Amino acid sequence: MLTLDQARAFLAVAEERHFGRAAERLHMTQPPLSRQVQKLEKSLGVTLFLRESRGVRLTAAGEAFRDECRQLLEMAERAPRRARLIASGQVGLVRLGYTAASGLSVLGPVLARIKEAAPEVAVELHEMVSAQQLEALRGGAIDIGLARPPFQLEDVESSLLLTEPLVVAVPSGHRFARREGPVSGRELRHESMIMYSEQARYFRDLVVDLVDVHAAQVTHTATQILTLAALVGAGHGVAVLPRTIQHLGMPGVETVPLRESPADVVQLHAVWLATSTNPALHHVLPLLQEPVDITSSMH
Amino acid sequence: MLTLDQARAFLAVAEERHFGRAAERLHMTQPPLSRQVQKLEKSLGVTLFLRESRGVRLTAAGEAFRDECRQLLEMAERAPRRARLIASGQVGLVRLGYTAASGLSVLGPVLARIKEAAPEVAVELHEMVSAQQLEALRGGAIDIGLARPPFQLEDVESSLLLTEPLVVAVPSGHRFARREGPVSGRELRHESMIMYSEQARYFRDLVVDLVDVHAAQVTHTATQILTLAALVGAGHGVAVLPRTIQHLGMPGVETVPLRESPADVVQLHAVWLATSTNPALHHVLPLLQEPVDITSSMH
DNA sequence: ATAGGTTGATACCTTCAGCGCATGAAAAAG
DNA sequence: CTTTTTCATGCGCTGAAGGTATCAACCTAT
Repeated sequence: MLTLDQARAFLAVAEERHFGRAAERLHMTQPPLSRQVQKLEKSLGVTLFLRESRGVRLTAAGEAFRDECRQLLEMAERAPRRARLIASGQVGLVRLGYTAASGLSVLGPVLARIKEAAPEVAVELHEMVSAQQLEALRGGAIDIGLARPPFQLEDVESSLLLTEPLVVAVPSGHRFARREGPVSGRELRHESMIMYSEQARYFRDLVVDLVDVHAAQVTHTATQILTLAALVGAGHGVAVLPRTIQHLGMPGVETVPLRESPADVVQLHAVWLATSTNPALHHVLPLLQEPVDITSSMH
Repeated sequence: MLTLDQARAFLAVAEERHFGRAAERLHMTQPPLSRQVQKLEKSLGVTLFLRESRGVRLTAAGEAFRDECRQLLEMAERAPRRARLIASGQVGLVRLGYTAASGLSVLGPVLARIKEAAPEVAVELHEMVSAQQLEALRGGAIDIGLARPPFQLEDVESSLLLTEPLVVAVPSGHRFARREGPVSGRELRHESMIMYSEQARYFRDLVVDLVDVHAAQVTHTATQILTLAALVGAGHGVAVLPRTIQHLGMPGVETVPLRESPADVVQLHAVWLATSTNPALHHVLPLLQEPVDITSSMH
């Protein structure tokens, strides 16, 4: 049976064409080296060297075997190196869940940080809403989520990536847009409002807190922020949206500050399982401990 | 330092996900297997398995290492197999020298035999005249030659592949072609003759023996049989050529038997060095011990 | 709760593969 | 013909790796 030591012994002799020099290179003496090579030849049933008075020459089989041994030893060096790299997290894969809205804000900067600090870590992207992300984390389908609170799952840790206020999005030319200063929640009472559906629990609850929604005339509901913005752009009404949509460049939409909105009502966190064994995840996590400044990275 | 035994031990545990079963598969007991894996993990500096109560699971690094080990072990099996195949001559390379004329006769059937009986032996073709072939054999540049006698080189062995008579090649419509029966050497006395040059020693000597060349009117000389045939086809005269050129289909050339020519004056041999260490050569040689019948293999 | 079963880890002993030293054998060089 | 070079062989020793017995941790089932 071939061993790597035999391959190394053979290769040294093949390259030095001399048992004595090969033994020196292998930090051993010549007799056991000769025996190793003999044993190898016997186990192969093949003569690898032609012993001559001034050294040795390779047979045809020996030359082919030398090439194979080079590859073999190269791979024998690569395997541990690769294992170490993966264990350290420098090489690997993180599967990242993100909401459609976070795709417009923090996703780009987050990916940029990873690309910069961990270029050998591949990132697999999965768009899903916050609740799905938590489910996927628990099921081991993703390693990190970019999601909104609450996170009441066992072992989940999180880090705040982005806070922003809510703003009022109106169609171009709307009277709010021509006005100076913020709009108050009460003023929305007589507007056609596009509202979040039940699935978008997080935003719906925020808006209900700030605006007297019951008094307003709710003409449409939608789940995705993008959808609401598009409906505003099409002139179907006004909506209360996170300020991020300013960076979206949606045609026909203008934004006005909402007086009652604190600057940090809307939150986006990175979430992960503290119990994850993915080394690449732990290598990437320090990159997500600092909030993202999206104004600098967008147009 | 990684060893193949460690790789095999690791792979067995990785595939069985159980030390006991893996040990069984490796025909050993569980304790030394556990130690081998521990030692491997220590030398890598990487935890490969998560030990759990119902067996073990692979870490991310373990999974990558498993894939590397599979490749490594596959290669460790391939290397000896390949060495044995090459030593047996079933796989390899023979460099074959052939004369331009033999390319028209025995080369095709010879290659066909090799392809049939030794499909994994690659044949490298080198066109050269007989003297060059012997030189190339001696210098180790080719393994086999398809050449004409004499072979007075040390250690050269040969095998007769083809014998053929000389014939008279004449331009289409020549009076010899319209006649029935063979032409005699004496009848060439008054013809324009295209003759072999000094470099084509073998054919020149044969023809001088059979024909009164001095009495004939030698209009051209050439070295290659093909060239002589082309000159005949162009109407520049007649020539004495090996019968092989019948198979050539050279336009404007017809052949007539030469009365004085024995059926076997022209010989073509396979030649090789008995001292060659090329296993593929010795594997192929038995295929060249039988003469070639070129009439059956050509149109 | 506790006993029994499963699974990997540890302790201890034994064997033999592989090393170094000394030396032999064969061929080339001077 | 002696000396040198180079690979092969004999011998004793060490340590790596295997086996047996046993432990420790955990799960399961009564």
